Amino acid sequence: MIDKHLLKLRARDDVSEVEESLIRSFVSPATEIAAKKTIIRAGDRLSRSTLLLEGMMCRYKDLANGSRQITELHVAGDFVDLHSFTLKRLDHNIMAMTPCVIATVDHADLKRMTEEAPHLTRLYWFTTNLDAAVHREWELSLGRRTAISRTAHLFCELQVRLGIVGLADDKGFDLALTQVDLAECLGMTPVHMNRTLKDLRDQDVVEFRNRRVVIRDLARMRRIAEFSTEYLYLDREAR
Amino acid sequence: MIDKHLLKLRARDDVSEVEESLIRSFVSPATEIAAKKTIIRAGDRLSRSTLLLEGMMCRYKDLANGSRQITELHVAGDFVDLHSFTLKRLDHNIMAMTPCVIATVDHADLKRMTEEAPHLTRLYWFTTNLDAAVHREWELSLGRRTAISRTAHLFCELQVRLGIVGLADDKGFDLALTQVDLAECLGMTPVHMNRTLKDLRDQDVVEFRNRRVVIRDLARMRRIAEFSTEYLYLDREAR
DNA sequence: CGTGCCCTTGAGTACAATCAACGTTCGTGG
DNA sequence: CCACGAACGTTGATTGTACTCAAGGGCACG
Repeated sequence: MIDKHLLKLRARDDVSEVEESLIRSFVSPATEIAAKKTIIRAGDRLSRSTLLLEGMMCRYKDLANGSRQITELHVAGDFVDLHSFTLKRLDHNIMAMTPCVIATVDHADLKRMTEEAPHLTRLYWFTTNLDAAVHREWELSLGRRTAISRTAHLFCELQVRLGIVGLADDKGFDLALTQVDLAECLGMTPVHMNRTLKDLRDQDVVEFRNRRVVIRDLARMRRIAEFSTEYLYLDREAR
Repeated sequence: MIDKHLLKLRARDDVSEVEESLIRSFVSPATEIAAKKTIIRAGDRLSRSTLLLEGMMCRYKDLANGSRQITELHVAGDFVDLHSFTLKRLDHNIMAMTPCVIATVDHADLKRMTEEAPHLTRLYWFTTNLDAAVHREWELSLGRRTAISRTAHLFCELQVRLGIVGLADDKGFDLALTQVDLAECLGMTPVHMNRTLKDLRDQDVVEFRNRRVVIRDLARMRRIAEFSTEYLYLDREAR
């Protein structure tokens, strides 16, 4: 059930048997969430965090005029709101983008972890810092990359992150999002998103259709995106 | 010396006498850094973190074409790279924007903290999550706010963050940045930055001149920015 | 088999970038 | 003390990327 979560952690550090059992003892039974459901709203007081087991979720913020910015996409294995453990309430919303399976962990258990399992604490601290690193890369995309580069970059990021949990390879990956969803990640309008995807398709770099990203030329996609995996911290280190 | 840092922490949670002594025992003597100096480069392996005592620093990432995105500004009292404790190396650079005074804390001491001071650990974990919240707000700005709203928003954020450490009030604050620096925060060109500042000045909202932000109409500035302090987590909570 | 959601494309517009020139300020050395 | 240069700021003219408005097509699902 939490195997994808463990794959994500073990891509970055060792997780001992004892730690694995501790994690398992924290995790609630799995429940299902319908697509498009916002499960956490900005400002809600929270007493547990959500582990995404299957599906895709996002963090988003809205402006008064109705425009929306997705600030991060979450894939299976991600702790989507581990940061609520110290923040107590969130500054953003969390929504299921596809049908999802989740489990939860009580903040009381996490507090116990900080008192009794320092290495695991550091590892989970690390994963929230990883989310921040993704935020920074998106800031760079939104502030400085062109529409086509930004789009290629998102596909590069998802290919690596989904790859870690066995859901992507060099040929591509399933991605059950609409062009409107992508536009909300990439800070553009749906119309321009459509034209940018057409551009990438016409250049034989990558094709997004039927809820699947088909990578035609991974090297060129990465070149267009100026993609480097460094911000995803894929080295195994003692954290 | 670390009084501004304590002000920042105590704006969000209690810090006991014992914890304060522990922090003091970690912190190295202060040293000075010249303006424009990049003190940490992406990829460097790090064994200590930097506490900013006076001045302003930034985190930035560059693209191959030379364009730069500043992903966060740091004010006195901020731990500018506490996240390097778990990340081991950074995905971005850190530069002094003004002459600065810093101190450092060894990661070995922070590791001891995670083993012996769980509440302080959670509080510092919180501060890295606070940085991530700022990143998210900037993603929203870069992706969805107009140039004028984005600019007003940055001034609003700095006014609050500097206010916490006693360096800003409702009338304004000192800000020793150039228009190029601001442009690199806000994802625009220096020319457009200049015109946007002129726009805000002509509207009698806020004026940036002589390295000072003079706030003419705080309420209107916040309205233009669609600013809310929620993402800065100003409530005192048991973290 | 219609209705709604998503995708696509065209036409016109606008916000911001680019290119270019000039002004201002300030530090420094002749 | 003034001349000079460098960095920063300002403005105008032009270009271009992306937005807006609009219409129509494809496809899935009830």
